[in-house]
Amino acid sequence: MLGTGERLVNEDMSMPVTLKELAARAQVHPSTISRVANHDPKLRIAPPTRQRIEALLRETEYRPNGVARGLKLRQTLVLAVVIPDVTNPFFAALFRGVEDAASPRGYNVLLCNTDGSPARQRSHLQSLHARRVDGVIMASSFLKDPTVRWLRHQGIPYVLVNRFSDDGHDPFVGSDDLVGGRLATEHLLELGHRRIGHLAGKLTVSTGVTRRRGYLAALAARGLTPDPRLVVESGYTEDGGAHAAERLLALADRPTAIFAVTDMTAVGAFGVALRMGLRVPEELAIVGYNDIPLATRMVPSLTTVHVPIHEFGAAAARLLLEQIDTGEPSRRRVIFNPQLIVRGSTVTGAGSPANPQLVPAFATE
Amino acid sequence: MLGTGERLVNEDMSMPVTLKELAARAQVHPSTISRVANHDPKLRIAPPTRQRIEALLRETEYRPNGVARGLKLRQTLVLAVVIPDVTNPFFAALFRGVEDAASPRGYNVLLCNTDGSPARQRSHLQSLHARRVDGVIMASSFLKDPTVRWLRHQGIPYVLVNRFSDDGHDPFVGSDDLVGGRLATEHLLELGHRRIGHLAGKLTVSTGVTRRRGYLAALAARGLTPDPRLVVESGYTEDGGAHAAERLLALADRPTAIFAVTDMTAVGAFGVALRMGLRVPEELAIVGYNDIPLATRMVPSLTTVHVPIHEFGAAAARLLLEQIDTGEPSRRRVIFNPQLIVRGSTVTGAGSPANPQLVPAFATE
DNA sequence: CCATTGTCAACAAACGTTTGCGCACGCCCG
DNA sequence: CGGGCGTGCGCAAACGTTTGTTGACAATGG
Repeated sequence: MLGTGERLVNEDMSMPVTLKELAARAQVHPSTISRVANHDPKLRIAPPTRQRIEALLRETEYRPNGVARGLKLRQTLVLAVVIPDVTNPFFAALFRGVEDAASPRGYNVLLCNTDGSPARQRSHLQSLHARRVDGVIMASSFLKDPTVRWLRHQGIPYVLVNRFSDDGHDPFVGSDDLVGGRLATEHLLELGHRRIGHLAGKLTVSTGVTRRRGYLAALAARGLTPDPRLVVESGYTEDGGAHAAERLLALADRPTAIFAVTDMTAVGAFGVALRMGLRVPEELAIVGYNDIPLATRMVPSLTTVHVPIHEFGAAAARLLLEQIDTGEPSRRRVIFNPQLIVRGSTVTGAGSPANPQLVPAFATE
Repeated sequence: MLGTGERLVNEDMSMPVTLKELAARAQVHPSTISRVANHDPKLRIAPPTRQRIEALLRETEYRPNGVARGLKLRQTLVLAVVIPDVTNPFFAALFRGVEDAASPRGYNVLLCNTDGSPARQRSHLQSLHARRVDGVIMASSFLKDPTVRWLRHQGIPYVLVNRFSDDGHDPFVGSDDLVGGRLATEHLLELGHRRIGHLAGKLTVSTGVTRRRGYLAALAARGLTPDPRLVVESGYTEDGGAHAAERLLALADRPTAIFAVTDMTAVGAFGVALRMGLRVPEELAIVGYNDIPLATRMVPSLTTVHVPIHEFGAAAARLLLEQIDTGEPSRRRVIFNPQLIVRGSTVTGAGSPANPQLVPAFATE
C-alpha cells in the first residue's frame, strides 16, 4: 500500500469546475481564464499568468459547461437524425454515416425514431427545436410534409436524405430512384419475365412513387401495358412486404418475378415464397432496393439495387454542416447513381461482384 | 384565391420567441409569463391577465428555450446511449428500447458509437459530460473500465447494460450469461455432440468471460475435460466469427458443434460452413446468443439463447430515470433469465415456438 | 518632467430562463 | 378612518459562459 493519503484525481469531490472557481484560485478574473482556455488570438497576456492559468486548466481538466456555452454562443454542437426506425438496417447504416462525418467536428447526434407516424415526427421536431439543435437530418419525410415546411419556415438548417419532399428544392442526398426502379425492372425483363409484380412504396413517399414510375417506365419501354393488379402497396416493412407478396402470389396468373421497393419488403416476399414452397429464383425471381447487408446473407442472396447508404449519411452531414458554417440555407442536391447488383434471387449461380464504389452522379447548384 | 393578404403562421418571420418579447406584447413582466407557461401552482393571478397571457402563448406557440432552461434548472432532458455499433441489430434494438421508454418522459437520446475503441468511448463521454447530459446508458463497457469509474466519480447517473464491469456493483440490466452459456452448451451435449467449439468473446468483456464460463461449466458437469484448442476468441463481429470459425474447422479432428458468443459471430460461422460445404446442422451444429431478428431468417434458422433486447433498453432507461428522479445513485441490478430457442441450426425440422415472454428473473437491492 | 503610448487584466453586459422576495394597491374590519 | 391583510404582479439574482470596452499602471519618447 503505497501512500495512505493517496490523492484523488480531483482534489475534492466537487464536480462542476466553473470559471468562477478557477478564477478565485488563480487570482484572476473569470474572463481571463476563458480567453486563455479558448486560445483567444487577440489576447495579450503576461507569460507568468498564462502559465499559471494553463497549469490550473490542465490540473482541473476544465471543460466549459456546454449548456452555458450554447446559450451564449447560440450553437449547441448537437445534430439530430430523424428516421422511421433504427432497427431497419438501412437507417442504422445511414446514422453511422452521419455520426462518422459529424463526430470529428465536435458534434453529437440525437436519434429520433418516428415509426412513420407524422404525429411522432412533428412532436420530435418540436422538441428538437426547443433544444436548439444546430441542424436536422431527416430521412422520414413525406412527399407533402408540413414538418419540412415548418423546418424551412423556422429557419432551422436541415437536409433531407433518401426521400425528397414537395418540389424537391430542399437540400437533399439520395439516389436516382427513377433509374433504380428502371434498372431493376429491365433486369427482370431481360431475363424473360413478362408478368412482373411490384411491391410498391406508399404514394405519400418520394421513393414509393419514383421507383414505381421507374418500374412502369421500363415496362412501357418494352411496349408492355402494366397490369394494375400486379402493383400492390407494401409499405417498407418486412411484414408489409409479406402481406403484399401473399396478395400478389394468390393471383390467378401470378407473377414470375417481383420488384420490391425495398430490401426489407423483398425479405418479406422471400419468406412468403419459402412458406409457399416456391423456389427462388426458378419459380419466383425477386429484386430488392438498397443493398443492405442482409441482402448478401439470404439464401439465395438477394439481387438488388445498390446505393451507398453510409455515404448518404456522411454526405448529408457534410451538407448540413456546410449550411451551419455559412449560415446560408443551401439548395444543393447530391444524387448518387444506383447500381444493379445481380445475385442469386434472380439468376442461378450468380456471384456478387466486388463491392462497387459509387461517386455522386451529379450535383446541382 | 381567398384572401390575398393571408397571414403566415407567425405574424412575422422572427423565429426566436422569447419571454421578454412576449412580456413586451402582453404588458407584463417576463417572470409572470414564465409562471403562467409553467402552470406554477402557487401563482395567484387575475383571470383577465391570465387569459391574455395564455392566448398569447397559444398564438405564438411559445416553447421555452431549452438551453437557457437547462442552464437554470441544471437538467437538459437529454440522455445518451453508448454502444459499439448501431449497425449491429442487437444494439439497434437496444436503442429503441431506451428511446421508447425515455421519449414519453420528454427526453431525447444521443447515440454514440465506439466501435469497441476505449479511446472513442472516453472521448464520447467527455463530450457528453461537457454537454451535461442527464444520464448515460452504456452497453460498451469493459470488465476493467476506467470510464465507468470516471462516470461514478463524476457523479453522472448511469446504467450499464448487457455487459457489467468490475465488481458488478453498478446499476445494471442484462441476462444471466452463465446460465445462458450453460443452456447453449447443454443443448449441444444432449444432442450427442462431444467436441463442441466455442467462438469466445474477449476476456476483457463480461459477456465474453461469463458465457465462456457457462460453456466450461456445462462440459465439466458431464465430466468432460475441455480442449483448449476448441475455444478461440472471435470478438463480436461477423468477420471475427468467420475467422475464428475457420481456425476451428481447420483442426485435425474438428468440432461437430459450435457455440458462438453472439448471434453475429454465429452468422460468421454460418458463412464459413456454407463456403466449406458443411451442412448445418448435420455436419456442423451452431448455437448463437441474443436472438436477434436475423436469427430467424437464416436458413436453417439459428438456434440461440433468447434475451429480451428491447426490454434491456427500456429497463435500463427506467433505472436511469429513477436515479435522475431521486438524485440517488442506485445499485439495482435487473437480470433476465435467458431462454434457449431451438431452431434448425442444431436440430433438423425444428420450428420456432411462439415468442417467449420474459420477466426479470430476480432483481437485487 | 510630463504626456503619450502600450501592456495586461478587470468590468460588465448579454444569452433566456426560473424563482424567492417584496412592493403597491384595495379591501375589510375594528 | 386607519391599520392590517390578501391579492396581483414586478424586481432582481442566478445558472456559466463569451467578448467589447475600459482602466490602471509602467515604459517610453520628446
